[in-house]
Amino acid sequence: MSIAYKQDKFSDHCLPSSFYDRPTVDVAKDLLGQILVRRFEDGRVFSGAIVEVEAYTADDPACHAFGGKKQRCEVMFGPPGFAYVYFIYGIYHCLNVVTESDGIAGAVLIRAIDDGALGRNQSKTDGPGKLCRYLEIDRTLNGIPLFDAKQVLCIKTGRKIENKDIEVTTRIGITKAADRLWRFHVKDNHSVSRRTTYSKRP
DNA sequence: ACTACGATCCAA
DNA sequence: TGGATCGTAGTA
Repeated sequence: MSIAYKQDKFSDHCLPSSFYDRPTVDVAKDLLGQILVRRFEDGRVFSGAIVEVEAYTADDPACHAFGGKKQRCEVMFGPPGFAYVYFIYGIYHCLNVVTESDGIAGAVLIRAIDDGALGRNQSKTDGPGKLCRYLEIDRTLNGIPLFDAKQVLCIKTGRKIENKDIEVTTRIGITKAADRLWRFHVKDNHSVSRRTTYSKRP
């Protein structure tokens, strides 16, 4: 399924904070098709539909918040709708959206954005590290609200993706709770990260 | 202070 | 399939 958006094809308002104040897995699925908007210092604007996500919850051993509040993952315990950006492998940053009510940890990892690239392996946003590198997202954006259109990074309402167009798989790159089917991506989209593992599908 | 490891990516 | 690369967290 190809998702091509023009600037005028999606509404100009952000998803409200109440959108994120729900069970993490539900938010993850509903984030597919929504529009991530990045406004750069020089005025350039990038916008693209979210096409791949993963869910992480407080009772999930693979979650940074598992085992209690630490400095790195502090925002995960705060109110929903804020960005959780962390640094990993000495090189990359990853972008999450905080979910669940204030005081309950939870987040959705944004793994891929449709950047409109044509053909395979052309996308610059088909992976959590790649998309943060391309969109210049780092820890200075940790904790900013994503429901506020005035921010340099926010999420606007896009298109609802039907269940039949969503692929469900295990999460990538983790060793704990590796059997949970908490990765969701739009079927047949060229910007979905290519390291898809289907071996553990039921 | 020292050590192990990680929600990745890319070359080979 | 393995190496790069360094912040984070746990242990001493």
